[in-house]
Amino acid sequence: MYKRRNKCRGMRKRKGAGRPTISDVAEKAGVSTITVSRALRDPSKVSDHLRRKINNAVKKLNYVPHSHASALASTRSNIVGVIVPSLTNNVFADTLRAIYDELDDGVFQVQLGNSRYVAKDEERLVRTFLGQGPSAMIVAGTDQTAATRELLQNASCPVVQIMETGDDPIDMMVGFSHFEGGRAAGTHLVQKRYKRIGFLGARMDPRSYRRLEGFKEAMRSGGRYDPDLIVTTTASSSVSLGAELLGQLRARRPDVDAVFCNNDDMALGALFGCQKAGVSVPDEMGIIGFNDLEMMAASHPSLTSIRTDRYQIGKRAVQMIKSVLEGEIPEQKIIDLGFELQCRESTMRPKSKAR
Amino acid sequence: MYKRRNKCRGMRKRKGAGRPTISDVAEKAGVSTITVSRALRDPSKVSDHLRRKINNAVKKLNYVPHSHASALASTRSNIVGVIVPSLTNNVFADTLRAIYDELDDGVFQVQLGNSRYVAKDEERLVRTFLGQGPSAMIVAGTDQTAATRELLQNASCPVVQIMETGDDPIDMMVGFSHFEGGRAAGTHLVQKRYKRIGFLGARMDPRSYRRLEGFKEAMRSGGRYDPDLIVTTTASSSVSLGAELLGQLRARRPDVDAVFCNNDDMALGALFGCQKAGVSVPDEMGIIGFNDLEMMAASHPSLTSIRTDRYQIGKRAVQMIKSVLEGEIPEQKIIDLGFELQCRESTMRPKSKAR
DNA sequence: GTGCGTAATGTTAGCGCTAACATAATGTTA
DNA sequence: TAACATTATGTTAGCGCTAACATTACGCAC
Repeated sequence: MYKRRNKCRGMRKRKGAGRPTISDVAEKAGVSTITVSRALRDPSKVSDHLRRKINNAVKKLNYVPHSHASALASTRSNIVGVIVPSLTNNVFADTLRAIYDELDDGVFQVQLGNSRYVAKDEERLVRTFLGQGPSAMIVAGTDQTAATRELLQNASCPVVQIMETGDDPIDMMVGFSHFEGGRAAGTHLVQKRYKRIGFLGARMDPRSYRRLEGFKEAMRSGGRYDPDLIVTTTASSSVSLGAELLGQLRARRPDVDAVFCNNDDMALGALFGCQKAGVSVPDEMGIIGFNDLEMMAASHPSLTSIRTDRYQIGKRAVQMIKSVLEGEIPEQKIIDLGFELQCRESTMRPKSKAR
Repeated sequence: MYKRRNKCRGMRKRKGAGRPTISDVAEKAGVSTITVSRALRDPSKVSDHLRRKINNAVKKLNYVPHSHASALASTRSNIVGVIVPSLTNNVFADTLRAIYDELDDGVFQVQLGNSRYVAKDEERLVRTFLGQGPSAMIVAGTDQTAATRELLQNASCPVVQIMETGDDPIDMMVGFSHFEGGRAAGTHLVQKRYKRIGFLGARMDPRSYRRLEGFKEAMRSGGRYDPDLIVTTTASSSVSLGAELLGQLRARRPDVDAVFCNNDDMALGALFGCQKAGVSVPDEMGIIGFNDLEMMAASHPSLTSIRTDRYQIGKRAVQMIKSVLEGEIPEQKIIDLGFELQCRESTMRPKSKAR
């Protein structure tokens, strides 16, 4: 009878990866392979006696289960595919951290993809990830291509769309309304009696557009809508770009007295731009950002922003997934975590100074 | 003869994942499975005629290769394991982005782990990742546990340590010397004739300690070494913490006239702290950061920093891996990408003002 | 044609693991 | 103690793919 492993060199059958397998452990422990398998996956199914022997053998051989073989045999990969549009945007970093924190329990593996804000890249990633038979998928936003939606809808695993809410989930959703966030920012500036309120937007992804729409809505109902005060670019957002766009806007419209920036980097840049130009904040210029990164409270003057709980979004997304995988039916398929206006110095204009 | 797939319901054998397999494609195209396998992996090995038929069948069935089965059969996973200590630190974000950009060619998959600056967590992750038989591993830094080093050394795949350089690589290295970076920062402040130069350090990971050592060295050779001016904490770094630590230092040592911050967030916070306290930068306080994030050039005053090329680190790491996997022998196992002092307003003290 | 090298395709047997069923060991009840 | 339930372990046959070898088709010299 032919026996595996490279020992018998005359034989020219395939060689494995060269590391101990479950049957090496089984042999050493004097049990069958399935018992080892059970001892590792669900120790309660194996007697104390054998479990000890098996654990010893595992340690002695330095055995590590081969995840691909396991995935193939069980048709369960325990991989959660996560696709985000950016790895450098702090917004996703917080959410990712939460996802990793929640999933890092020895059972699941995260498979992360970066779509770079390109829908077609997202589609390709979804296709690849589904090829691994994931236990669940997490994707950012609601603007998938039709093909991506179909792939995910037909996937036999839970799917969570994160970062925003909408009417038509693929499966589940955790996020908040960017339209309402934009509206709240605009309304705040109106309430603070700013008159000519601008919008600075870099890398206008779909969520930024929805924030802009909410902002426009606020401007209209405040009687201040002026499309000439809206500056957008497809360039990626950055602090220096915030200063630059503010400069462009002020050059064209020196009368602008407040700006809503589509994220906090831009807002910080706008603040620096004002400081360089000798424009006082909040007196001559009100500034509000979006997301409320940690630095917003620390800056001088401190910066008003719309606080979003990115960590919580990731955490809830994973919790939903886990509960579904355990056979539960989630009470709600759409979780709106909302946002919170953090009013700080950058929009605290002294009453008398309103013109 | 028994034929797979759920069609025959009387049979109670195991069911697969329920999606088309390579033999479905083979059947549809009227060829053997191995021909399909070849057509997909190396089209040049199959005649045009059959390749066309196979591609059609693939499309019609919407076939996606099952990566686990492939990995098992070929003992090649095409997975590159990457372990970083933080997902929110911009420093790693840039490097990660480069790694994803370089590896995203349809061949390799990235498997990302977050060790949270905990060596034991890193060890666990290395163990898990090696369980997937990765094609290569990328780990941050040089401070692995002995067990981690051994695991990686025995792994039959290329290993790249990134972010810093050292004498004793596990296999390969791409980074720069944090000691020299710290020394350059300290030397710069000495040259700018600051007298009582402090150090602000949050989340003192091993790399930060090496920067501190370099800084101390610069202080000693500049005749300004004063351990009382060194403030460190294990708390994670943030902009507000920068302001806070600066406040602590100034409370204890009102005579401090410059600080080297162990990263840019801290430096920005220190700047804000000065602005709040009415301390003029660079006149009464010089500030230098580390890494030179984009915001450093945009702030007001602009902030001096040590520029490091994080993107390049990731890029070179992947290039090394790819060349080794193609059988080449890299000219150098250790690549030192260096750093560059970016001198800006925050350390540009007017000559007359030096005391 | 015959012989022979090369390219194209097929057959077989696993890769390492676990589902599904089978059996042995143990406890439990009347 | 027979009858049965329960628990612990084993046997067998794949999961979907590809390495290794085997075969066939094809081209080209003589």
